[in-house]
Amino acid sequence: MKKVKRTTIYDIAEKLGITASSVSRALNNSSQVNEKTKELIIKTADELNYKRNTLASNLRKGQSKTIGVVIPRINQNFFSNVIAGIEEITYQKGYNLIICQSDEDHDKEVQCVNTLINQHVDCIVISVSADGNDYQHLQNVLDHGIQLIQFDRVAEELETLKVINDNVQASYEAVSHLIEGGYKRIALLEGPQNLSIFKQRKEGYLKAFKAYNVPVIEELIVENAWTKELGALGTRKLLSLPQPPDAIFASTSDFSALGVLDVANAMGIKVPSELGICGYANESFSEITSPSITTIDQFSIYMGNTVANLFFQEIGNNDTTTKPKIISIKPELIIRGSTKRNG
Amino acid sequence: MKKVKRTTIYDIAEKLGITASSVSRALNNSSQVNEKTKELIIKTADELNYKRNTLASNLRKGQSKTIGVVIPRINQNFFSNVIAGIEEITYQKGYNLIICQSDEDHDKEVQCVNTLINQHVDCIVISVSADGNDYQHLQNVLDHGIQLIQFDRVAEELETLKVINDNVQASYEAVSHLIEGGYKRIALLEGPQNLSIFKQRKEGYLKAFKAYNVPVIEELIVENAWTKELGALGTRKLLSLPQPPDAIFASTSDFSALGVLDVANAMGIKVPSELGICGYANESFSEITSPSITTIDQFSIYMGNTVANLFFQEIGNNDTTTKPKIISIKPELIIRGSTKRNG
DNA sequence: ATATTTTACGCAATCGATTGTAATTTTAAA
DNA sequence: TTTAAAATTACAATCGATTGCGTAAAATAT
Repeated sequence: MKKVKRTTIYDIAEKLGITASSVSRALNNSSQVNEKTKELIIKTADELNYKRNTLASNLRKGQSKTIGVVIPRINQNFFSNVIAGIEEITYQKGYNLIICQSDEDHDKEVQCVNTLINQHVDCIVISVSADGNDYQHLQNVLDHGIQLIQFDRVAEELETLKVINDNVQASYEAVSHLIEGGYKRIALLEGPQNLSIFKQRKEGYLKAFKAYNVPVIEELIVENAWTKELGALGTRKLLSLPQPPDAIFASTSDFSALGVLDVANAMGIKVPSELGICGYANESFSEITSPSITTIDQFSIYMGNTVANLFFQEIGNNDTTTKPKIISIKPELIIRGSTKRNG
Repeated sequence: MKKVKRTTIYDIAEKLGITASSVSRALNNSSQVNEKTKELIIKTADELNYKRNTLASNLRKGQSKTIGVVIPRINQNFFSNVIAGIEEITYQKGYNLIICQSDEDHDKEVQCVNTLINQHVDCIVISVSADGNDYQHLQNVLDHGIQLIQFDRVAEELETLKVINDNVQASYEAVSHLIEGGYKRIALLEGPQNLSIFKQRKEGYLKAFKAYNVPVIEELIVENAWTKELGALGTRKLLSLPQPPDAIFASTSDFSALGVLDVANAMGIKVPSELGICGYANESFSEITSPSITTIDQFSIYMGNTVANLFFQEIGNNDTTTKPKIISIKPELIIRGSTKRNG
């Protein structure tokens, strides 16, 4: 690549025999510069193919008009949707998005956050990785005066803006739906309990049992089953119990639910008549499987919108006395074939 | 958010009674500074919670260690996978990613590109939107001395680095597979022909007919069928012909193929015995449908890797005499239930 | 015609880090 | 002990845009 000297405001100024300050003002549409010269400057800037150097501008202004996003995986439906939702709003406001992937790795997450701090982003949006529960790096963000918004997977102990799903309620509804459908032995595939979202989903599961006065069967709760493979593994264990479950709530994800479905199909167990299945997250494939999978929609794009709007709302809100906002989005149970016993 | 004065190298210098230049050199691990002072500086920097201001650094150095990515949709499997693939490599090299969505809108694409130029990114990676075929904005990137890498959907007339799939070959193989499976009337759902990828896929389709000496039936070629809905619409038209097709190659995407499958199911047409279906892109759902859909894998993550590696390879390659590289990745036909007549 | 207010523009500092060159100190050689 | 060479550190300019302040010029009022 050949090196190109890019035109600066000084080049424009020199060509017109004026100062850079006037050029700068003109390009920022300041009222301090005469309309005619302003036009002339803009015209010349265009002719010289001038592009403002955002680095210089940001350095001077002490802001970057950039939002950093840290997520476990970009190529996971839920997260890419949230990003799309964020982008939708930030784009309109002229903000940029720097995306970092933590790969569910705590160390990488810390590095990502540090990079974003270095970049002087105006805000960091994060959904923490499953790995580790030390949040010093997030505290550090706050210490640097950078807005921090957590979404979905949040570190609860940190007082920051948060956008979350009401996981308890969603799980509660899902399990209630199963109980009302006549399922008696409802198993739970749970995720890493250091993540609050999975803790809450378990809470909702237990809450439903209590509400319907049904005893919880401990052996039907399977830890750490949050991929398709682990879901399948857990299912095989569950189904080989002396008293196997007649329904499985894959609270971690639809992927896990897919694993359940696969095993059921492989074992010739009929869904939903012999086994009810409920997933989580409304992945696009969940309505395509046969039977289609009952799941919970998290309104991921809307969640992204909410995150972005929250940021812009808080900008210029110097009132630090108020407690940081927590916005809870109510997910929706989507009932499909995998739990429709009389369908 | 309260304003925080961040510690700079001057703060460190002052505290230690030395100059900022030494601090800078120490933090960049220059050999020009004494080991002991270096250690001291690093320790102090740590104590003061110093974070380098990348903006200032980049401004001075005239580079940004940032790569801009412009894609039609973040939340589309193929693209988010490519991004993940890019990120995998760039992260290791300490580069950042700024992601922009064009939303398939040409004007927005132009704006995104301009923003990235302003940001002084070192490279712009783009897959052009379906809308419009004016590529002045891309020429502009080159004029600014910014590396430009196109992938998948490329503007062929522009001489830039490109990473593409061999669409002709993939289509050719897919259609050959159908012909060899005994399908006689193979329809094509094609995409917007201003995008070269769709033109190439059609080319491969035609090439297969020629190779097998089968006449092309024009009425079986349906334009602009690249969403699930449009695919379904096209399928309904095709199946209501006096002589309907016995196979449909949804060359645009698996979504389109899904539309085909839905219509076939709704009309009680058996797949693959009465109708063969082949999609494109190997979306995750394509192996879950029943029957599962034969499709073409584009190795999207690997494609992202390739893009990133290409960039780093070209860095410091000042030899502008060589023609820009075009890397072609061979996609793979994945044969599944929807075309297995004897399965 | 003079005084006063606006308007328009120039000057120069600033944001924070980097880097070529000069100055100083340390080390090694004579 | 003196001198040359090497290692450190300081100085100051630079990247490009922004902005407070000052001033000249133009417009308005007296």
